Amino acid sequence: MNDDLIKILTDLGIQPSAQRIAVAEYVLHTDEHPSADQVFAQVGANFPMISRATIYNTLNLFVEKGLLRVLHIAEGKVVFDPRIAPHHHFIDDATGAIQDIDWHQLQVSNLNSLKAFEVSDYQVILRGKSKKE
Amino acid sequence: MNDDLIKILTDLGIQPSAQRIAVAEYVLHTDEHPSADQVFAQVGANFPMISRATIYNTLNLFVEKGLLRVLHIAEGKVVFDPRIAPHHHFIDDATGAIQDIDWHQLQVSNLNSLKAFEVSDYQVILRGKSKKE
DNA sequence: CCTGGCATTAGACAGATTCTAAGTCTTAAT
DNA sequence: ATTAAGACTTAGAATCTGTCTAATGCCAGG
Repeated sequence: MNDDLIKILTDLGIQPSAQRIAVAEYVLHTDEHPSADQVFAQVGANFPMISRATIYNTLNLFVEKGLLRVLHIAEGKVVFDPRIAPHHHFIDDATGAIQDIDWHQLQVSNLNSLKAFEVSDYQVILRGKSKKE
Repeated sequence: MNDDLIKILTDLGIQPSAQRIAVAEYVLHTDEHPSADQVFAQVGANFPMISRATIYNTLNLFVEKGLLRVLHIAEGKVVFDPRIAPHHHFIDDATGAIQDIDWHQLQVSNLNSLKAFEVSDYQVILRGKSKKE
């Protein structure tokens, strides 16, 4: 299964070092939207000598290469999203947890009325509380 | 006209100190979405001995009392929005400038399909570039 | 095996925001 | 007016997120 990761990285032109594989392993297999610090904590648990700078370097490299997307929607920090395809986000006001909402579940209409802007990207940000299931 | 500001503040239960009036005067009369630092710079121009902490205290107080809304959509900093009524936002990717988009200009449909969430608030965030006019 | 270049590291640095401790101003009661 | 209590402001320290730097490590190609 690390072979898969190595292939993913090399296909994107990323040299697969041990640290990068460890970051990819965590980040690509989580449903959360982790911040750099969360990645540091999680990856560091299995890889104790990894440096904070490497986490940042690696995450930024992954974003640059299109493996991750960066979100500026949370309070106070940047979070990373392994889902590259467009989708919406729901933010739990109480916990700050971010959840994905499928692109096709919501429709935004009348976008072409925005004469003054060239829109390259959009999403709906919802806030509220998650119902217990 | 400061009388108006004083009334606005006192009506919200905010004691109208000179510093708070100065902040309100700037923040409520701008079309921008200023960061705390911009507020500090602008207000400080006419009120040189104001402290950064007071700016933060005052802005946070205004948010708490419902006079301002806080936006976590820009890169690296928090910005404040004097428009309390719901509306959408467009972010210019090149400059980071934020522009308001009227609530009624866009419609989001199918919100009631979100069974797992109690949505208290939502907005569309658009990115791209502003066309020159 | 060298060597060059990329990756990693620890720590310094920077910017944004909050905290702290002290001082100052208001307010309301005297 | 006086004053005490509480609210407000201040400067600077502290914290947190993120970037930069300089030194070191590691690996592939010759």
